[in-house]
Amino acid sequence: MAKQTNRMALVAAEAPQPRLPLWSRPGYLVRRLHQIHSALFAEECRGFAITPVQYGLMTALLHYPGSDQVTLGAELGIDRTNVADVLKRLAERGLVRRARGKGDRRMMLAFLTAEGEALVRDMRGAMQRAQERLLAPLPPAERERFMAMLVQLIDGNNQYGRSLLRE
Amino acid sequence: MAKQTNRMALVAAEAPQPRLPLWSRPGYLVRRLHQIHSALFAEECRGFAITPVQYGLMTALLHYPGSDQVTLGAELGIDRTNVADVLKRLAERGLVRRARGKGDRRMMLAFLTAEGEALVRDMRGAMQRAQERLLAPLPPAERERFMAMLVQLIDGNNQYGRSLLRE
DNA sequence: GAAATAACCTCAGTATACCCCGTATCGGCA
DNA sequence: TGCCGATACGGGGTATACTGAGGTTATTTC
Repeated sequence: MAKQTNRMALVAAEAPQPRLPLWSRPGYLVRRLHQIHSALFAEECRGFAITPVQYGLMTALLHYPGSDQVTLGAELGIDRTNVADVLKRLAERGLVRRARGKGDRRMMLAFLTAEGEALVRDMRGAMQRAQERLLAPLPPAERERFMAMLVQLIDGNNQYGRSLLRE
Repeated sequence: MAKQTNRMALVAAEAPQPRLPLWSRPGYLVRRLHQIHSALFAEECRGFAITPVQYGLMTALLHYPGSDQVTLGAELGIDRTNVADVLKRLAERGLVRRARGKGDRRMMLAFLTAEGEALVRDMRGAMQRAQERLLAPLPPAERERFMAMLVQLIDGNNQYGRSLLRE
């Protein structure tokens, strides 16, 4: 009984003030929600072995085949070196084809293969279910409101998060 | 002339429908906002060389010194292996001290050093500025509403992900 | 009291995400 | 023509985040 564990001390302290000040910090809350979406996406898309970023990149290639890596990164908010990493993995699985630009040989262009296109289409339902489950705890009327707030916050801080910190 | 670049095609297509369907997916928006917060936090806390997760872990240790890694992970929503990684880096910098549990020798307990405590206190203002900048694009009246929605979404989905929250 | 079970940890591997630096190429300009 | 700044990519390095395998210590069960 003298052996009071830290775990128990924590639980005991939880009764009056259940949460650390973290819960009043939007940055922390956004990180947690991001993790939850990753988990939901992974669960729904289990059979495809595709991550959210990989799916986003492939849908961008569906709309704009032959984009270069810098353009893809700017479009999706992904660092250019990360774009190269993700495309490399997708290419190794035969979902994406990469080729040097003919006009500008500095560019590395990316295209979906037939297999990649089929996979994107087959995954659409599962991806959509992950999105719906993420918002499910909100009353339907508030879901669009929440999305609008997210867009407003992203647009309002547009210059950050892409390592485009001038000065 | 014939040398139409992909970049330009993208920009041209952007005029009528400026955004990919990504912008109607909450998972994508949450990822972007998470990136933005990371960038804002890094910018405000530049001089301290501390990341958001490291700061969160250190504030938890300020409230609950001597916690074990599983408890810390549950408290902060961080995977147990990641907690070990982060604590290892903080210990190498002399901000955290680690020790095996005396009662239960399976546990690896963590404590802030005096240097670690001082750093947490010195950083508080910078951390707070990052939080405020993140929410700045929203009208003040809507900021608390947004936070409440985040909490509701996290609580409503907290059974997902490996690093479960305490209940 | 020994065996099974559970809890906690470590290590290795994968994936995202970003930085800095070096290299190759392109475009413009002297 | 030859140089020079801008651009695109790759490699190396760091940090977060999770999975799976395996080890050690505690607890429970028989």
